[in-house]
Amino acid sequence: MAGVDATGVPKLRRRRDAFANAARQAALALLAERGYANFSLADVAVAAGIHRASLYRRWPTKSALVADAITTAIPVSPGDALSAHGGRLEELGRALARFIETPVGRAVVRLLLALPDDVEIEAATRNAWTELMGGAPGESGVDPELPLAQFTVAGAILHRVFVERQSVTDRYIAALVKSVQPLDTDTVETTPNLAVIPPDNQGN
Amino acid sequence: MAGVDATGVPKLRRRRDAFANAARQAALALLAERGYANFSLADVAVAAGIHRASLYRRWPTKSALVADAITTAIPVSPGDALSAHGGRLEELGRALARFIETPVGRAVVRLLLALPDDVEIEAATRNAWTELMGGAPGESGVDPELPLAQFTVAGAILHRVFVERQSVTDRYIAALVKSVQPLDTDTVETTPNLAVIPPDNQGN
DNA sequence: CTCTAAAGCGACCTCTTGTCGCATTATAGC
DNA sequence: GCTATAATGCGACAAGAGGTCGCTTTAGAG
Repeated sequence: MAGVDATGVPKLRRRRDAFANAARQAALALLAERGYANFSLADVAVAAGIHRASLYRRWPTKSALVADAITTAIPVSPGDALSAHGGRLEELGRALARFIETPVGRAVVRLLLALPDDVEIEAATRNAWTELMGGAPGESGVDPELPLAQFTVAGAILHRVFVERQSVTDRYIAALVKSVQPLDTDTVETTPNLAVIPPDNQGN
Repeated sequence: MAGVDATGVPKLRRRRDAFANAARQAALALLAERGYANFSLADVAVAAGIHRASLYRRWPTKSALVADAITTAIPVSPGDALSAHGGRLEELGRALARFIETPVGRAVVRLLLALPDDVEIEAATRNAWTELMGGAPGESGVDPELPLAQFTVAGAILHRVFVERQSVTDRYIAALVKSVQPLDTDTVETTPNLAVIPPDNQGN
């Protein structure tokens, strides 16, 4: 059978994948480097050695390409990023700090910050982030059961990096984690299922 | 003296200010509503009843106008927003939650998230945010002395709103604050002047 | 060697940022 | 009231980005 190579994968599909992956990789790199608003599909096309119109033939919009790139990249990387932190906050903190230094991590965080501006990348980015945090991979929304402390640590680190513009050192993480005590197990009685509690005074 | 009204303010300047304020207000409203990337200066011009080119005559770029709008708006609003939280974390949390519901607050947070994408807005937005947090008003960078706990609370709330997409209820704030204990006073010996500490292992 | 899917290619449209020159209006000084 | 002058209104323009279309070329499949 001529159309199938040794691995049993059709050559045609291999070619398609090579094309798509080049685009995804270029998009990811540019995203990490410049941020979503600061690169064009023309840049992606050049970096990937692809004609611009061909990008639009596969992905309907810039957002779609980026979302696809993130979604494709994330399931691959937890190994060298967050993986299993076993509920230990300090592990999570260190893993997060390492992760946002990687190209993919930078890209994800960039998108995370761009969330409210672009509806199309919402789902993909939030899923990726939550998955990294230990949530269920395929779910559409954020798992409301994820512990308060984990999100608090994540929020603090993002704030540290992007607002305070300070580096996330091991010493910082240690202090942060010492400050944020995991109340999840023993305080669950006083504030059970935080996100499911009926809203008390929403509008102020 | 014809060019001066009862208050002693020259009419010319009053006219100039009215023009500029209309633009700033329109920009702020659009920013809060749609986010920085999703409105154009043409929209601002229409909303403010101003010709588009006249905007460019006063502000060199869209970023400049938005930065100016934020800078102008912030010193006015702490009264109804963060004001004095007296170091109490829960007060800060509640004030933050209220603030980001106001138009100006939404605008600031939108810019805050857009920080890494637009260099021109960096200083203005970060100053505004830090000032709201209780930092010194006029300083250029973020005050490295600001307590860890405050930034942690701020980061957690931003994460809650924009990533988790959960509402910041009073109950959430209570749990968050209970979780984040202010170690500033008694732990300062073990991790003194956190941000000034020489970086230990930056690149990993 | 032909058929076909996928990619290359260039033209085109629309919107947005930013600029320019000129006409118009409102204020300032007389 | 009359005239300088500053500020704004106004329309045209260029460049770059997102997105679309029709046609050609190439590379697998049979």
